[in-house]
Amino acid sequence: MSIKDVAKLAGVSIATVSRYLNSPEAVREKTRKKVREAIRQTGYAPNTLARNFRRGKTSLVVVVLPSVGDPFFAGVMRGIWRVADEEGYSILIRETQFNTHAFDEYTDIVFSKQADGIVLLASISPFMQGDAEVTGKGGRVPPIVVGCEAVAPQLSPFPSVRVDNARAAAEATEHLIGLGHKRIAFISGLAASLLTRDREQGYRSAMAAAGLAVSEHWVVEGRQTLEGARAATRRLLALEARPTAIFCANDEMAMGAMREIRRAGLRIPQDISVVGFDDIRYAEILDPPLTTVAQPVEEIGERTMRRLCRAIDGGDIGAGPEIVSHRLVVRESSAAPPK
Amino acid sequence: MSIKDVAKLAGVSIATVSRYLNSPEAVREKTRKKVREAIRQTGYAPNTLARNFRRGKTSLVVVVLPSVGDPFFAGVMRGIWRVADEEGYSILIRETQFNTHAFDEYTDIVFSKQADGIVLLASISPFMQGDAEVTGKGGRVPPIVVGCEAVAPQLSPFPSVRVDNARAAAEATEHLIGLGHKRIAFISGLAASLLTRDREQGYRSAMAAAGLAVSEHWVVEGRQTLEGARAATRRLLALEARPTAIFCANDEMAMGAMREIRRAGLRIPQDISVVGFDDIRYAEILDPPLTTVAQPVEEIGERTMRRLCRAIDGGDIGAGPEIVSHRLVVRESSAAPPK
DNA sequence: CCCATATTTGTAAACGTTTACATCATTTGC
DNA sequence: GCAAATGATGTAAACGTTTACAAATATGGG
Repeated sequence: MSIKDVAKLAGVSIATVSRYLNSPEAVREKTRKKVREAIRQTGYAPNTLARNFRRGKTSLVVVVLPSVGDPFFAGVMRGIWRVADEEGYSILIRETQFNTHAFDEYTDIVFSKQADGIVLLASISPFMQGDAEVTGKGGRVPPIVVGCEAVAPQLSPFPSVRVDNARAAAEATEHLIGLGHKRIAFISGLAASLLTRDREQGYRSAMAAAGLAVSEHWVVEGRQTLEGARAATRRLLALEARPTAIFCANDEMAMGAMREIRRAGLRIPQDISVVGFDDIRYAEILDPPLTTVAQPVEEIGERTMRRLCRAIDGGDIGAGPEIVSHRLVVRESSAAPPK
Repeated sequence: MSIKDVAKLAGVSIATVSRYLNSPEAVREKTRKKVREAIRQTGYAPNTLARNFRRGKTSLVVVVLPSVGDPFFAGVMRGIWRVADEEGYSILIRETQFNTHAFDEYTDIVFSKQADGIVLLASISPFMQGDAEVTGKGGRVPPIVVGCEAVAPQLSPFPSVRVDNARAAAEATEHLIGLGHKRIAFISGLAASLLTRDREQGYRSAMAAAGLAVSEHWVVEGRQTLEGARAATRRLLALEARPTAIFCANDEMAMGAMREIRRAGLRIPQDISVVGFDDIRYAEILDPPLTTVAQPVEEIGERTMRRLCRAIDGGDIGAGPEIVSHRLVVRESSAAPPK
């Protein structure tokens, strides 16, 4: 059941069979027919393991993300897959469960030839431990491209693809300010996530630009999860001067916030406005439909993966972030504050 | 940067280095120290590609599922991952996008050594094309275990892990009947999916057992998607004798149904009750929280993967389905019908 | 019909491991 | 202290491909 058996049956050398498989135009039609028939008879399928070994390529790419359950990542994955299929890669998924991992844990995947490259849809901040130098063994950085997430300033040359999170968060905040809100709360994700910090910073700068003070009680950590956001919202609703709007660092958390607001007997948006971030596919079917910032998820996935492929092939992929455009999608969860 | 370099530097043979890595107890501590040091100095990492090739094992398992975006599968994946980590497997994900694939497309993955086995979270029905015989090349069936989905009766010996879909659907329907509903609609998934047919059959048998006729207008195809269910619901709401309850073949579709019911200005559950299936993590935070059938998703994932691992190791995994228990979770989306 | 050239095929080495077997070193029992 | 037994290490083959190079065969021009 190996190439040898096919060769024997076809009466040719194994080199010819190999050529038949990899560059058929290099073998005569008469021979091709013999080989084709021999393959049919033996039911031969090339041993991918041996092939990859010989080629020194796994044809595997690892995608590291915090949580597969998150519908946001499903969109990014779709983009990654499209390119992966084109380029002949299979995708290996590793969930971080929001844990941080050491730099080596990722780079070793490449150095030990478990995969050819890595798409990191998770925070790169743990990488900064120790000095800011990010190098793999032997001083070379393996092919890694960061998608969606922000990258620590010290590592700014690190290739990434994302929206301008600070700008987008500022626009979302400005939208609420424009509606007349003054007491706007922010539910952040994980403090460790740079992306979250960028969004928080956008929120703060928009508030400052409008001359609005931000009470420290208004900024609460939603831990990037629906449950975390529920707890955060309960705290916000218990405040003496209750916020009239809540801006959540992502839609998943916005769903949690909406649930708690409802549970408290308040109406959205009449009593409280809610704005999310990501525009996951559930945003539109929430009740009321959620105002949020849309990211071109598939495009991010595609660009990230494409850049990674070029890096794997040894091409020049440039340095630093590639910024794609976001879009504020105004739906019915945001309106003017109550009088 | 290969085992050879380490051996040279440590002044031992490559066999010793290999032994150091795979069965350290077989090498003397003095030698171990030399090797350890050499590995440290060279920054050597074993070449997984070569190792897998030599061992004839990919240590990869492919999980085939209709759609990663579906939160239901996220739970199953978690269970699969837990076992995969234990057993040293990495997971490759293939999305079918609800398309059916030929039997060979799956078996070839194993025969061509791209992976050691397959977890099929998708319908196995396309396999039935031609005769009912399911055999791979050379007459042997590669390690495949079906999770969640039903398996065609002709293929009943095929190993699978799932709940009793018909029974569970019947119980959900009985719950609605018990509340006093008589006009109960059913939004099915994809007609091609056997799982969907089982659930439909459960619904029909419960209706029949209660002496309730099922109008053919009440059974509509939701195409397994949120959008499909919205269209289906619109059709149901336009009916002259509008149903007082809708049972959806999964929660994702229930979300779509709820959205459309709301949009039509009707209240849940006062005007219409809704029941779903799966108990995805959003079920509880919907407004109102969704009555649904809970599946032990992680357990399904674990059991499926465990059975697959045994199959890969050549062990006996028995035949046919392994049934795990479901549970009707009554929340607020179901109540007595309007007078 | 022969030589030069182009095309097709074959030979054999290489990729980096693991492992059976042989060899060498060490311990144990007497 | 020696033989036997045990333990540690080395040698070399094997896994199934791909591919550089050599060899053989076909093609074309004169």
